[in-house]
Amino acid sequence: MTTIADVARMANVSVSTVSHVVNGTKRVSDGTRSRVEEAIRDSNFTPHQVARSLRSGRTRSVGLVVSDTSQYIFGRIIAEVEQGIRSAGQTLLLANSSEDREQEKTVVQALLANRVDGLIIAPVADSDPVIFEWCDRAGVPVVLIDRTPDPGRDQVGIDNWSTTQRLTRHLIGIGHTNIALIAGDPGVWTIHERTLAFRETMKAAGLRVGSASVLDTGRGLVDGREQIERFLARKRRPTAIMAASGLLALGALRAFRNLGMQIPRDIAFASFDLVMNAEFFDPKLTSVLYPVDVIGREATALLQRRLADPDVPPQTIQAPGSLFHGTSCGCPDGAPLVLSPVDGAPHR
Amino acid sequence: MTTIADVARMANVSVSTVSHVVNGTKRVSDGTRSRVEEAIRDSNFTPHQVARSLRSGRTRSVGLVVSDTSQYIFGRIIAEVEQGIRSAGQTLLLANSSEDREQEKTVVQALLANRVDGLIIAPVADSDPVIFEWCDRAGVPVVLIDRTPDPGRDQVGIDNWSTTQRLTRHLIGIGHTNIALIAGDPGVWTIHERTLAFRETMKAAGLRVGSASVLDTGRGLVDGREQIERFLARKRRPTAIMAASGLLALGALRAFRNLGMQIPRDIAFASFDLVMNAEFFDPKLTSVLYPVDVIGREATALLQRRLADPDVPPQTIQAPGSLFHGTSCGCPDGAPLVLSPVDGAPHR
DNA sequence: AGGGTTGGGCGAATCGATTCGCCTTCCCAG
DNA sequence: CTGGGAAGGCGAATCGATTCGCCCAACCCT
Repeated sequence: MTTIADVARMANVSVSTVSHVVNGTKRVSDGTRSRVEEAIRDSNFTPHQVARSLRSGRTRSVGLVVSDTSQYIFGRIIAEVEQGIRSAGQTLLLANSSEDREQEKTVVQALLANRVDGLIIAPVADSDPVIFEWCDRAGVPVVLIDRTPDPGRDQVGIDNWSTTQRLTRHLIGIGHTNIALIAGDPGVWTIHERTLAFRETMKAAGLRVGSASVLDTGRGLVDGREQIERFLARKRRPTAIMAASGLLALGALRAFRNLGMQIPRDIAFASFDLVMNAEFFDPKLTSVLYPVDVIGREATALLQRRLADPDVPPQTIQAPGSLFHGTSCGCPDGAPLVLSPVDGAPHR
Repeated sequence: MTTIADVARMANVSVSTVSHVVNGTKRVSDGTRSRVEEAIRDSNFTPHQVARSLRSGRTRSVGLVVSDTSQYIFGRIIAEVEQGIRSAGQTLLLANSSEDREQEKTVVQALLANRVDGLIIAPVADSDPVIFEWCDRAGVPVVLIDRTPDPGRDQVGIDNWSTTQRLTRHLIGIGHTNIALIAGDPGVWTIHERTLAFRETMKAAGLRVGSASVLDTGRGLVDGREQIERFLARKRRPTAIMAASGLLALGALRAFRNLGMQIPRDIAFASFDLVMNAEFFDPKLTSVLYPVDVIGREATALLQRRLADPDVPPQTIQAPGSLFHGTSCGCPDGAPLVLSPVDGAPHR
């Protein structure tokens, strides 16, 4: 590979002059500039990013850590973030934490060792706070995505309160009083918020949220099918069920099928997040559509802003999620969305 | 951040000794070693990857270029590759070529400027060969995935010939004689091979492959719905249709729905690649299951092998794909797969 | 005419590691 | 007693860029 010294020799100038031409850091006379540019073209010189990074202290790279690369929702987020990073002229380093506390620590350390300029993290359940200390100490800004537990940092996620409220109020509005939430892992922030919002909305409508109304499937990546089957086998089965994530929705659908239950005949169903190709399902899933595009875009925007000015106050963005009204909730195709009137005190 | 010099000072040894302790490149007495290790722990020193790369000429990073990050199949491949790269102690740089020749050139150049140790590329349709020249000149080994047009390089894809043959022979076996292939973009290598195999299998069975039997939807990422609708509107409509990719399958399903056609009542349908959540579709899709796991694993393995020994002969791996027998082809649920007898000369 | 300013370019230190050659001890065989 | 290794450690060059200070010549103004 040709180096900046080769170019300098070819153009009969000093190394520093070539550098100034390349970076536009100082005025260079037209004659010299064109000689240098010609030499660069002839030798097809590309600056050695590694050397450049070492000297300048900035790598023009951003690390992205997600908790499960193979989940549809994260795949979409990755695509959005990659696009943002690339168009900012930076490089994306991708790592998977596999929803595992220790692995998250490992990959964050690896990314810091690679001296990324910034990090975008979808933290795992019960994430070890030490990773943020590391970042702070290294002066590497962090943006949290999807899960937004810390108002002291830049973060962007979905507005769990209002989406949960709308989804719940719809089920109430069409007549259900015994509604259950398949919650998954309460250590996951989104799940946590959705569970709270669900309880509150039910209470505000004067409905009971018993111990049998929220299923905590515990840790890990499983879709929770077995637990859901056991849950459904209990007496006084709910008439409507909400799944608090896309993965859980698939688990629930598998459980229904296994138990020979039909939706919405035997039970009404609605879900959160994105379920890929849900339009081809039978019946079509009523669900909250996770705004992947907004979240990907805003995450990179927040990061760029902070890289430009480290002192800007931290910002939390709660992107609104839209509601897709399918037929799994029991409404006929194309029927208007019914929301129960708000009753009781507003939340917060 | 603490540097190797800080550690050296703390342990009262020279910089080179610390380096040897860290890398195990030379014997160090037990006493010195433990002093150095203690200093490293106390200062929680992490070697500066950038400096290390500059000096050693190797970055311990691998670039992955896919043609569309947001497609399910690539999402799965990304997950597999990330896992392989990470467990080899390397870092993954991800880039998206958006199925665009120019963008592919741009991102490859960016990755080379970052001095990746190796590249894994799913080349775009009609990829510019110059990118391989660049890699060769830079001494960066390349592994092609999914699309495997060049036997002179390491590459790993699906065995298009035998999977296409089996799928086609099944449709023939259950009685179809007028079968069409929705082929998509013939510039994509997988599509090219599948189309050839389709024609040959039909011919071997004594069936006609007319101009109306293969739909070339042309360039780009579209799912081809409009073209498929026009295609289906023509007279002498085929009784069975195969989609040559997952994206096209979704386009076809949308087209069928738009035209009010029911599967398999009005037309039999089968597909290639992975269609996410296809098990929940109605009817279940008969399709070739793309072996994402094998392809991801073998791609990283091939790359590691070549990094270890640049002179090993190039290898092409054609991973076998399995067939999922659903009901979209018209067979009842759980029925055995029927293959037409092979007639005529074997291919190649 | 002379001092100040400015434009254009050069040289060298620097970033943080790796690695090669050299030096000092120490041990042991001859 | 001494010469030759081996073990253990040190110093300095090096990777390829950035960037600061300095220098020279040209020009401007009074």
